Amino acid sequence: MKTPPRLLAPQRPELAQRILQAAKPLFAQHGYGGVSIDRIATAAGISKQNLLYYFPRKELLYREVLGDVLDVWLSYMDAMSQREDDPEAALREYIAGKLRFSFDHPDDSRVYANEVIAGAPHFADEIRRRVIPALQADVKVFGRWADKGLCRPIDARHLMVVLWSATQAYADFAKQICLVLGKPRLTRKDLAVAEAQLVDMVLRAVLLEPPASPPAPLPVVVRKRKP
Amino acid sequence: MKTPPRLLAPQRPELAQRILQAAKPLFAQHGYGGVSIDRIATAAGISKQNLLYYFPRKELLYREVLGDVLDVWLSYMDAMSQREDDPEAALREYIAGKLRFSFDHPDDSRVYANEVIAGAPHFADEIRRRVIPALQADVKVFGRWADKGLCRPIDARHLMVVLWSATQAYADFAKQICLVLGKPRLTRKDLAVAEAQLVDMVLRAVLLEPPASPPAPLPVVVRKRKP
DNA sequence: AAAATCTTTTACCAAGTGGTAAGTCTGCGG
DNA sequence: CCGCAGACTTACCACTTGGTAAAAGATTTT
Repeated sequence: MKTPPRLLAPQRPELAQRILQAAKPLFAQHGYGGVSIDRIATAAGISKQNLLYYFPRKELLYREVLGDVLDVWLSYMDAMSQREDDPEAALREYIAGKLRFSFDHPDDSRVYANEVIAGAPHFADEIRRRVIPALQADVKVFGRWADKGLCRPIDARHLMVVLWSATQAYADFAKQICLVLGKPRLTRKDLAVAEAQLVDMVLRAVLLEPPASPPAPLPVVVRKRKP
Repeated sequence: MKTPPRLLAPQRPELAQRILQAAKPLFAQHGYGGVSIDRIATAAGISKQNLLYYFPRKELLYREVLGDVLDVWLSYMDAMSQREDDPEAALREYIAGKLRFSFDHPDDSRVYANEVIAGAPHFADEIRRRVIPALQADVKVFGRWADKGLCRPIDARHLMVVLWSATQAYADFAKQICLVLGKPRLTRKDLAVAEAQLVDMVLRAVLLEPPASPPAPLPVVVRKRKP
C-alpha cells in the first residue's frame, strides 16, 4: 500500500508550507482567479512545475490555504462558549480576540472575505461544516443568557453579523480605514480604541444594565489642529 | 458652483452602458484580475473587439465601473448632513439608507469591497477625493452634536467603521449570512430585522438617553422547530 | 553498490490573455 | 451618387494560463 492521498497535513513538507505561505497574501489581494500558480511559485522561489508537484491542481492549493485560514480564524473564536456564566467577560474576550485576529492575520481575513464575496464557490461545504455550527453554538449561548435574565433578548444572529463585520473590517478594509484615519497603517493603539468603543457599544446593546457611562478613558472626538 | 463634471457620463452610448452592466457582477464576483474582457464581452452579447472599441483598455472599463459604483454608493449616504438637528432621525435614516443600498445594489457593494481589499490599487485617489471628504463631513456632524450636548462624545470615525461594515456585510457577505440564517437568500424582512437591531444598538451607544427599551417588536431569538 | 523512492527540472501543449491593425459595413448629409 | 464618419468584424500577435509527460538528480533503503 502506498502513501494514502494526504488531505490534511500531518507534518506537511517544509516546502509545501512555504508555498502556502507565499500563496496566502496573493490570494488575499487578488482572489482565486486573480493569481496564477506561476506567480505563487515565483513568490515561493521555486518553479511552477515544482509547485505542481506538491499541489497538482491550483484549486487544491487554494483549498489548502483556505483550510489553514479557517483553522486560524476559528482558533480566535472560542471565547464565547468558555464563559457561559458571564456575558460581559465573554463579549469583551470575544471582541478582543477577533480584533487581535484582524491585526495579526489580515491576509487570512482577506482570503476568507474574498471567498465569501465570490459566493463561497470553493468552500461553501466547509463553511457549513465548521463555521455555522460554531456560530450556532454562540447563538445558543445568547439564548441561555436571555433565559437566565443575564441579557436582553436580541437576535444573536444579527448581532454576530455586527461583531464579525466590524472586527474584520480592520483587516479587510484596512486601507480605507487608514485613509479615514489619515495614517499609513493601523497600529495596536488604533485597534485598542476600536475595541474599547465596540465593546462599549455591544455591552450597551446586550446587557440589561449598561456599563458605567464611559467605561474606559474614551478617546478624543476629533483631533484638534494646532492652534 | 456645480457638481464636478462627471468624466464620461454625459449620454453614454447605450452599448457602453450595457457593457458596464455586464461587467459589474463579474468584477463583483471575481475581482479585477479574475475576469477577462472576453468573458465580459460574451456576457454583454458582443465580441471582445467590439468591447475594446468602447473601452480600449481593461483598466479603463474597470475604473468606469468603479466610478458608477461610487456614484450610487454616495447617493445613499447623504442622510447625515441633512438632519443636522436630530441625531436620532439622522442615524435612523443613515442606517436604513445604507442597508437599502446593500439590498438594492449588492454587486456595487462587492465591487467596491474587492477594490478596497486589494488595497485600492486603481482607486485610492478617487476614494481620497470623494469618500474621505464625505466621511469627514459626517464626523464633524457628530462633533457638533456632542458640542451641543445632543450625543455622547464618541470617536465618530470608529463608529462609522461599524456602520459601514455592518451594513455592507449584508451585501458582501450575503452568502455567509444566508448560511447562518438557513435561507437561500436575504429578504427585505431580514434586512428590516437587521435595521431595527442595528439602529437600536447605535442609538444606545450614541444618544445620552437610550431609546425606550424595546423600540420595536423585536424578533424571536431563535426560530423554534415544529413540535 | 544497486534498487527504489522522493524531488526537481526540461520540454511541451492547447487554450486563453490583453491588445493592435486593418478592414467592412452601415447610415447620412451633400 | 459620393464621401465619410461611426460602429463593428476579421485576422492576427506575443505572452500567459493551468496542466501533462517524461527524464534527470538526489536521497534513502535494501
